[in-house]
Amino acid sequence: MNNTSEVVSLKTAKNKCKDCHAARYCLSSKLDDLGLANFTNIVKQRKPICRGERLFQSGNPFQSIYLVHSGSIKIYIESRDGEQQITGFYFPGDVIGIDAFETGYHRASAETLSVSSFCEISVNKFECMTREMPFLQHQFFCQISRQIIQQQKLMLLLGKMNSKRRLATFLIEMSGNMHLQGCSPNVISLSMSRYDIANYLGLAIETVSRILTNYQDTEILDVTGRNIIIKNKNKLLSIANNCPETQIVMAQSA
Amino acid sequence: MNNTSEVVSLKTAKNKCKDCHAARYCLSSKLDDLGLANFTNIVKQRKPICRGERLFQSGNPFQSIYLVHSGSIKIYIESRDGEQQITGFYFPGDVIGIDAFETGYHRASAETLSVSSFCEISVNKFECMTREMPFLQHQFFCQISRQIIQQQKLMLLLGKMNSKRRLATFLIEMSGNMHLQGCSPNVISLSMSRYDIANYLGLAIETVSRILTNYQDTEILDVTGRNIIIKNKNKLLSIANNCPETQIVMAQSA
DNA sequence: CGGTCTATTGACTGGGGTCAACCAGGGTGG
DNA sequence: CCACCCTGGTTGACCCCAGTCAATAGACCG
Repeated sequence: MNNTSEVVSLKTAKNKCKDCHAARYCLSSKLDDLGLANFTNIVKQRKPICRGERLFQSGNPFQSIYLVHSGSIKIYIESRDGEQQITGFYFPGDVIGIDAFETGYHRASAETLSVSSFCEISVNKFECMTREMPFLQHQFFCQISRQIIQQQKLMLLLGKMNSKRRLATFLIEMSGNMHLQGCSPNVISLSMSRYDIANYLGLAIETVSRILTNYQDTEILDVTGRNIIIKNKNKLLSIANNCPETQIVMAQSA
Repeated sequence: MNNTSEVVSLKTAKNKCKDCHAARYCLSSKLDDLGLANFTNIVKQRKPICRGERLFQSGNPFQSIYLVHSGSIKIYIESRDGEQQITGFYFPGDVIGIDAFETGYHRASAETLSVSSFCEISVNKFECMTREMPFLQHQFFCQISRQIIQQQKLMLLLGKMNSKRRLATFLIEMSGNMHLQGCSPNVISLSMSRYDIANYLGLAIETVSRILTNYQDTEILDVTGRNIIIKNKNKLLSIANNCPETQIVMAQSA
């Protein structure tokens, strides 16, 4: 690499990551100044991409992993006969693309739900970087374990819960998500369609629609298209947790 | 550490990993002699443990990751109200326990299906070791991506497939597994109960039983308790892949 | 022998999928 | 401006797949 250009990029780039609005969720969040400078130097920031575009898709060669910088994105896999299952929704701070290490090509596909931007890190550089920076490696392992647990929770939902409970669980999860993003946990602004929700939860879209109106009728929610207000969180929690009829006040899902 | 004892353990331990029957599936499979010696030195080999014992369970502090050395084990998570979902079966060479990095305690539980033994690596040493040995790190990342894809496939199964297809898919997977272990892919010796199969596939055990007899009646399988012989693999594949009635000869699931 | 655990088989039922009609919002174009 | 279509969402009617409940059988063991 050229030395002078590196110094320049280091200066500007460093500012980029330091000033980033997603810094506190990012893999780089606990790096010291030098580490962050290195990190910033290796990360390529991509332009925003439109809603409905694919960041990568099944079969693409594995070149980079991506950090969600803004927006939201769904990951899904397809069966041989073309049926697809959304396996997760990802938001700022999440790492995506790590399904491809073993085979060298992606098995899942990633499609944006809204205008989104991503930071791209080449696989090779990423592997080197994690070796050199213990903190970064640890953060990455944490991120992975989080995703594995998240997926396992979805399996529990798909394998064992009835439709009302699935939707309640989903809404509680989204509520937590809004809270993390710094918004009120009781005002959910969904970035995904009914179709995506139904697909994710293993339901028909009619069922999702019916249950939402039911929750509306029973004063649990206020539904206006993709904007949902939680009016009775205890009730929602008791459905999600399958508690007996008495509404139990309890801490939100860990 | 004591120097002399280290040399001794290095010699004996090195032999242990080199002679291990699971060496070619192991994380250590591509290490050079020095690397393998280091690896062997850090790995603690545990005594065999009985069927039905828990290697770790939800809530346990995260101390080690484990490599399956022999036998088989199920991983499951539990909901607040005690319902559980098996999220995977693991066999020699697989790494388990990586769900706990983020929180520092296990969220899932692991229970053996047969007499099994495991190699234990303390988390701290593991994190150091992967930094020092690029090959090992890469193998670990591969293992992770494999598990993520495996889990995503299960979500697809749980979210989109009917019961017959679920069971066919499971049997094809188990067949591939037997093949990997060096046995005939058409002779499956299940280490898990009907209850575990049903739980894993999100079905009732009666349904599993019924479908197995159906496959027996239609000459697809020969079922004798936990021993299953695949008599018509094409048919089984065509059910698993949801092909139109004509049996399509195709390569096994990638 | 009885007790327990695992598995099989039958009868019945209900949750949620499917099909179809309908509605609302937002382009687009004449 | 209205007419048109298209996409996304809601609602109703109907039915089937798989869950539930129950009875039974085999395997294993003290």
